[in-house]
Amino acid sequence: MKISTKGRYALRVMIDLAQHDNGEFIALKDIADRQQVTVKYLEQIVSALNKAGMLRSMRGNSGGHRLARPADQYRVGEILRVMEGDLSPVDCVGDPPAACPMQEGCATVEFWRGLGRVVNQYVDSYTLQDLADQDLTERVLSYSI
Amino acid sequence: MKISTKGRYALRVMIDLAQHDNGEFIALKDIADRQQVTVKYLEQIVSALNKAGMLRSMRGNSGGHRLARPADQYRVGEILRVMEGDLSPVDCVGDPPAACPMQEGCATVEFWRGLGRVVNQYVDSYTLQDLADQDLTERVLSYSI
DNA sequence: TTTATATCATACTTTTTACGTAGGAAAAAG
DNA sequence: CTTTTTCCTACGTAAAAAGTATGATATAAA
Repeated sequence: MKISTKGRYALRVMIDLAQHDNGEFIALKDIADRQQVTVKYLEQIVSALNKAGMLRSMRGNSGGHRLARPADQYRVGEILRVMEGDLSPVDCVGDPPAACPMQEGCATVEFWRGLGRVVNQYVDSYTLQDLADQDLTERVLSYSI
Repeated sequence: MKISTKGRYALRVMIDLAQHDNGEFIALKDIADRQQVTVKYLEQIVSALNKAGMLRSMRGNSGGHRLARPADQYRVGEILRVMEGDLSPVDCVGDPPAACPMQEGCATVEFWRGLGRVVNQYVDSYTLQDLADQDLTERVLSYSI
């Protein structure tokens, strides 16, 4: 029940880009220095974020990356799901749902589905801007199962 | 962000014991047949549940296992945490919390702590009896970060 | 008291996934 | 045309997850 390092780093990269956003492209080297991760490892993560349309990238000298949209237009959940897939706790309630031999009359599937829903609602209740600003003031959600 | 098979099986074992509770000890063989898992694998899981005080076990002929308390006295979260540990999404907000070189001024730690809280509140909002009865009627929690 | 049936304890194997590294191609700017 | 950067893909290693195997120990019943 853990978020992978790729998911964690992806979020930190996006926060870093939000906090250092000045309209210019920011090189991975700079992010790597600040976040204490190798450029090579970040390349993989940023490549996935790029393909998912999360950022704009430019090659070559003075190239780099910047956010594709304003930071308050990203739900944190969107970013995490790029690296982690749907955040479902078990495969049978994932997307696509995995087949399960015990499906009929399974006493747990709806419970798991509800957990996935709760997790996704939580991570979607914050924007990238919230984290970049460290704005974690109390917020209340209600959810139903 | 997945629950392990041990966590899933542990829950199914407990539900099975709740549904077939007749005061007698129930042999792993019976559970294994119903749940389509090997006895040998279940032994490991049940051993952990037993050590955690989740059930009463009896060796020997006509031995087996039964719940240590009424099914409505188990929070589902208790059962899951036996197999999964605390259900925190990252180690730095776990119990015990792992050291992190980037601690000071980390923009994500409180976000992760909140996610762990939400997950634990959800799994603790159901009792074993709820799942055994398939009683997943809507319930609403509110949580704060 | 022997036998059959269970749990209990531990170690081992296998498979999968996570994590990180490496090498080089392609593009852009100066 | 050189430097700097992203881009692409493959590879390696280590850790964790998943499942097996062996044998000891306890209990009830024959």
